[in-house]
Amino acid sequence: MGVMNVKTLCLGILAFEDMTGYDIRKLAAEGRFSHFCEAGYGSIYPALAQLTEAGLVTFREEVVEGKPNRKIYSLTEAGYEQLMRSLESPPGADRFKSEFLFYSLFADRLPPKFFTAHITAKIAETEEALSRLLSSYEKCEHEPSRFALGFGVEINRAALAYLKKYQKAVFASEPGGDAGMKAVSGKICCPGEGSPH
Amino acid sequence: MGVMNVKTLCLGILAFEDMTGYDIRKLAAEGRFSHFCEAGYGSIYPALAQLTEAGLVTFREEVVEGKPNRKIYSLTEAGYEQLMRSLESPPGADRFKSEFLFYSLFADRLPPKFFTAHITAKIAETEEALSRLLSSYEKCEHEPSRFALGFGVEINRAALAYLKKYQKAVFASEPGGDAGMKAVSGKICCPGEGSPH
DNA sequence: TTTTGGATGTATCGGAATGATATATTGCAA
DNA sequence: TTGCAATATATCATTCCGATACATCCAAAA
Repeated sequence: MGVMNVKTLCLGILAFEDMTGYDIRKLAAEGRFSHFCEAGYGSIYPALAQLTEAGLVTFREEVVEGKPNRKIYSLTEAGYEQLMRSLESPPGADRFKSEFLFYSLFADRLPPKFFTAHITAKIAETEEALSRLLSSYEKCEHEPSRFALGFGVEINRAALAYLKKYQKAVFASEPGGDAGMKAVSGKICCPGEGSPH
Repeated sequence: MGVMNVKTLCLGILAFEDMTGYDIRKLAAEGRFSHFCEAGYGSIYPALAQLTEAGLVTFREEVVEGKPNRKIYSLTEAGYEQLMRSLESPPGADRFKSEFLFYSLFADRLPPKFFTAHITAKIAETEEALSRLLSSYEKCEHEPSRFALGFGVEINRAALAYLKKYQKAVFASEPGGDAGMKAVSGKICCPGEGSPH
């Protein structure tokens, strides 16, 4: 269990379209897949080299004067079969890492303005992510990424609602706006209130 | 930006309570912090050794006959200060990795039953995570982890609702129950429908 | 009754990923 | 005209992950 290493990720992305390593990184780190996976050059280029060696992908070189040659990778028959076999075993558990939530554990030990600032920043960040996801979602009428995008939309909506509810509670408890995290332990109401069912 | 390595994680956990490396791993991988961070023995023990060397933590050894000695770690003054300094710089971005969502991209290229099985499993998994989080949340009336737990509760609630909505859509479109992911591209309704605002 | 498996606890090791950086060119904006 | 972002390849040290080894106790299944 847990076969989603960078190699499988490359196979998966190349199953949709031939592209360069640069493009793969862009999709995985900024594009419409970036909300559930990520990979940098440091893992993608070695992975592509290994996959080429194993005969799971090939590339054609596009000569551009001056620049290094573009290597446009594509899946081989064997690569596609390998991908399909990977997808038969059950997916590993999702993993969520949040430095922000880690920070929240210590919010009452630092000056209040630190965490309120972090909250405000996180709200902005989440709003941005949400609008990017929504615009992708609206464009992908019948594409296979629709399900994953919809998931991302809902998750970010929920996160945004929670953050705003907390922010409102803080500002209500102290009109100056700097009540800080002391409010967290008690003032915020039970989560789920107002949610469907 | 991005200081939440395993060392900082250890400092943070030890700020609440003295404990062994074993206990730290348990908290980070199974306990009430596990929904937003994780670390295994392979990173925790080396981290504790380095932190000890740097004078940021100390340990007292508890001799138990036969077994290897328990090393109970605790934060030093310098360790606490280092932690507080870390918390002043803004937290790095959250990261979510989902093998499951990756699988969803290829659901229409495999026999339908594969992905419907994965959905069912994911629903069970999410329900379990949610009930664990809820029971933790109810116990932590005035603890600093309340905010993070509440966040986890809301996120999992949203995920669960989305998954169930999809599952319902699939079963509705084919009473036999195996319509598969062809339904995903079109049948599922716009996300957010029914959510508050 | 034996033995299997889980919990506690420390620790290491190979392989994989992260994050930053180097190189090289084009083109756009300050 | 200087500087910066985008395109594109690639490497490298540090860190992290996952599995495993070792050792003991206890409870439950065989």
